[in-house]
Amino acid sequence: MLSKKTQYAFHALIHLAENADKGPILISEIAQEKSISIKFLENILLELKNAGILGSKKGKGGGYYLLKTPKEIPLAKIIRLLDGAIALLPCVSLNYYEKCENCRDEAVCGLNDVMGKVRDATLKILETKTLKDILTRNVSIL
Amino acid sequence: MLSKKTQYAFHALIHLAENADKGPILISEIAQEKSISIKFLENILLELKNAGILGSKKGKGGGYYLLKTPKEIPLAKIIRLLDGAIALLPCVSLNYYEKCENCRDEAVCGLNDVMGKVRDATLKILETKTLKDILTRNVSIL
DNA sequence: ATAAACTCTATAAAAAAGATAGGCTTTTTT
DNA sequence: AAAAAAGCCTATCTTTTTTATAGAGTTTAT
Repeated sequence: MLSKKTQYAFHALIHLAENADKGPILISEIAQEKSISIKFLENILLELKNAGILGSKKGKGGGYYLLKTPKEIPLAKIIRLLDGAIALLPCVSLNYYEKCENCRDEAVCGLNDVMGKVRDATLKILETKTLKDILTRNVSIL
Repeated sequence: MLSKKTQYAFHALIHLAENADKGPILISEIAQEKSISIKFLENILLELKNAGILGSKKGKGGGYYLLKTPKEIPLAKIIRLLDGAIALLPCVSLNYYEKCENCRDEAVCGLNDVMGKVRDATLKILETKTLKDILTRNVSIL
């Protein structure tokens, strides 16, 4: 299951994409629109900013905005940023790999093999599908 | 990520399958062999028993054993039993479905759509691959 | 200057995961 | 019949993770 953090991030990004023509969007606006605690959302948007996905502007008229077009933001990137590994086991994770404790040889491990296949099938979708694919409205900046 | 509980369950089931010819296997043997806390493992094996996957025998000469052949035990079944939903979002879970809070119409929700595809791709593997597929040794009772 | 709005770090509360404890029941052996 | 072996069951505890909050700091527009 994706954490609330990741789910909120998706909703916030959707809102930003769908209102990209309106200039910087207030945290408070997104929080209200998507029913997210404003302080919690603040942290999430900051992470997205630090990851180079969002830009921000301080002071009056400030807010957050996308730094890339929706189709340049793969869903896998968001999940990894906020939730960490996508794979079901540490030993098949591409970005958060950890060796199994009791496993002598991963090359001969049946679990490793199957979970690697699950990872591949999942990533095939999550790395090609982007923010653009989860928007409700059609946005012109595609 | 799969929980330790599910990972331990897989390891225990593998041990049981690979020693199916030796009659009931002690919890303590599995625990030692797989480096799992004996008391924690006890709970896990009990859940597997209550789910009809394992049988047990009390008293001297007792222990646990598979009630089905490895190829009759899909990996998805074990994961659902110990970890719950396999899907990434509650609103696309087949077995643990919950409606989204803010979602007006799932039929038009892009996230729902993509996560549904991820679920399908994952289940296609986890429901066809079985305990048999993660065994190291070849076991005759296939 | 002042107010608006994001920034940063710390902390707290709640939930989940992981682990342990101990008495109970069943079965086998003596 | 008693004792020992082994699983059964339920409760509790500890640790970690997740979720949420707080508040002082910084930047920018007016």
